[in-house]
Amino acid sequence: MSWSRDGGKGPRGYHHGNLREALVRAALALIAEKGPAGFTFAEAARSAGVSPAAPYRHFRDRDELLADVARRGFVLFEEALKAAWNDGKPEPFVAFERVGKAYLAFAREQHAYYSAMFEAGVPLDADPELQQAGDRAFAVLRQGAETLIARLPAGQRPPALMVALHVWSLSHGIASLFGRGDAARRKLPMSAEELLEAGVLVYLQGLGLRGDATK
Amino acid sequence: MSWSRDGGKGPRGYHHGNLREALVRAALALIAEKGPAGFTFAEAARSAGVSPAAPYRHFRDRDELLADVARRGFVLFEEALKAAWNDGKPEPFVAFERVGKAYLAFAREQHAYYSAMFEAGVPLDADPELQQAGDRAFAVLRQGAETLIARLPAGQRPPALMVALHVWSLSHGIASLFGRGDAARRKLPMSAEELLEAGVLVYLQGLGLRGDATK
DNA sequence: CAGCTCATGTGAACGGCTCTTACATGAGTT
DNA sequence: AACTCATGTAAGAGCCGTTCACATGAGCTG
Repeated sequence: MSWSRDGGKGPRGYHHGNLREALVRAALALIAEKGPAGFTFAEAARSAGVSPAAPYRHFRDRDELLADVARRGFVLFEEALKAAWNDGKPEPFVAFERVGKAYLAFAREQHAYYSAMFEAGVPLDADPELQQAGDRAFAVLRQGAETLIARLPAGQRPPALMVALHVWSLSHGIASLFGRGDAARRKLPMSAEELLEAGVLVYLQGLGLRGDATK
Repeated sequence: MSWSRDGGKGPRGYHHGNLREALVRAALALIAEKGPAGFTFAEAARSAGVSPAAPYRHFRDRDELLADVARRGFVLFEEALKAAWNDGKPEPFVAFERVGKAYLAFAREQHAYYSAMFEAGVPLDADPELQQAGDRAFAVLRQGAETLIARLPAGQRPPALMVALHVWSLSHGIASLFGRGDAARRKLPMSAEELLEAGVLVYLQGLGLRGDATK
């Protein structure tokens, strides 16, 4: 990672040089520390070493910074899901389970991003790019669903969109309710990953799909 | 509904008479209007006609009011789910689907409560009563799951807790992602209700359960 | 009914936050 | 070398949460 003149501690001149990026990183750190509600524009400015008014040169307001963090989050999210799916190789069923795990892993390991994306109340339609980034992430899931149901006999294929929505909702629900290991809202007799895997397994079985490569 | 001396517009004396309740109602209205983040203690006080310091006689701070709203929400939620379940009558399968619909209906129709319960970042362990109210609501779902899997042959019964968690997560995920009809985060080709019903159907089928009363 | 007490209200104030406006700086261009 | 304009600062208005000293009056006690 590298940016023009911000990583070091050397005194900066009147101009920061990379304030926009610095603010985003500060926002992530603050969200990770105190949640999306605890994050303040002023503190991000402080932690970047500029006056409280400076951020307004780069973001219309606090919400726009939050929306930008969410947008970046969706881009990373898409990458993570795509990497997990890996074009359905070596085997779609296995790959699909991997996507589920990646969903939960992202929610846990990139919790600041996840927070901005889903818990900060950022309206999805605030920014077309945000909207599109979200759509692209979902598209990965949809692609997976499509590949999976292709195994079913033509007569009994459910709509891929519906299957993707079900899996997404289940993953999202589990991540929201039991996502963080420690700060979880409720204690569980099993890990979130196991819960999701079992749920998807049962669901796919309900569709008539089996995990083994018999079909 | 009735309270001692607050509903009317008659001038009140130095003391409000029912400030605590008035604040809760004001909070609900504000959350419904501007989301849990937009709700302010000061405005709730204003709308109850008292000074900004008055609420502190009834709640330690803003978060405690929010937590109280969430607690009341869980109580209502439990009632709604219980009514929908109706002891599994006339038929557990039908009743269980009714519970799912009730979940979504609550998220939509009581969105201010739902917001406080799940989207406001209120820590569940903030208050033991809040915790317990949440547990009681979940217990309804669990009871439903228990009754349903009792239909299965003894050898292939999954843990009721797991089934309940799956259904809860799916419901919660759908409600979070597509809950509000209008202000939904994403457009759908079907209603949230249909999506949930189909999902639960597929899931139960995966468990080996059929909707008709054959078993 | 007189007097007391204490829960519940008020007013004023502190510090912090968002956001705006007028002004300062200096990097890049001509 | 001069100019321009993106990017910074300072100051301040208005809001919020929260606290503290003080006011009020509802309900008990005698």
